Amino acid sequence: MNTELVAKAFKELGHPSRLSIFRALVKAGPNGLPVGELKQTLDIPNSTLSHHVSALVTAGLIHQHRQGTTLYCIPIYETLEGLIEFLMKDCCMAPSKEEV
Amino acid sequence: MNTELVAKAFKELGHPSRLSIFRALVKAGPNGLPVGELKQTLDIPNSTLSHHVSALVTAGLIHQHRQGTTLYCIPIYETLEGLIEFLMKDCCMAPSKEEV
DNA sequence: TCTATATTTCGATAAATCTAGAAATATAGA
DNA sequence: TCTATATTTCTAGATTTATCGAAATATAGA
Repeated sequence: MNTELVAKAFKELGHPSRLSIFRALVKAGPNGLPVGELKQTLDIPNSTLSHHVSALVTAGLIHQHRQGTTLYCIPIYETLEGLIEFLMKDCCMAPSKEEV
Repeated sequence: MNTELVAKAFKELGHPSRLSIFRALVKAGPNGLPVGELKQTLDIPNSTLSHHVSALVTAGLIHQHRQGTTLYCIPIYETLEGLIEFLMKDCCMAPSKEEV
């Protein structure tokens, strides 16, 4: 994950509502949650929530999967791991084996 | 670190220039780097850089320390660790021991 | 004090983001 | 097909952010 991608992901996580959405999905596990359930839980109007969700999709943080009329939002763990890696890189102040 | 603080930090990291600044500082280690060196390295105009740096300060990601005329920017590792923790929490999909 | 270097603040513009009501679309069941 | 539920798209105003030249401020040394 390069700087651009990481910045994009952080940018989208840098909003309380979106961070809460993403967190709820990660916590929910690999099946994610329906948009409607996020709406209930977080009490965000339809259109606003929809925008936030699609921002997370664009950033590669989640994807969606339809099942009948309900649309599940599913966290993408690879991206999450990429972000963690990015933050951990060089953060340990070990004399460093050049670039990790 | 609560959601608000984490979101604020991610928001500020969610810009390529600021992410690069922070990354350079973490990589530089506990002594950080002078603003002027960031300017050289990243090739960002004075005023723009200054705004970005102060955004990072506001988010608690770095602090500054004057030494003569040069101002050192120093990463705050506690915040970085807080972010990593936040991302790792619930991300491992272990059946979970309630809230970590 | 005068000068040089380092950095911030001012000021102003362009662009992007946030928000949410209302209308539109999608899917499934009767 | 008609209806109900789920979700998105449209639209638009308010707010925030990004950018950077120019002027201001801070520190140190001569």
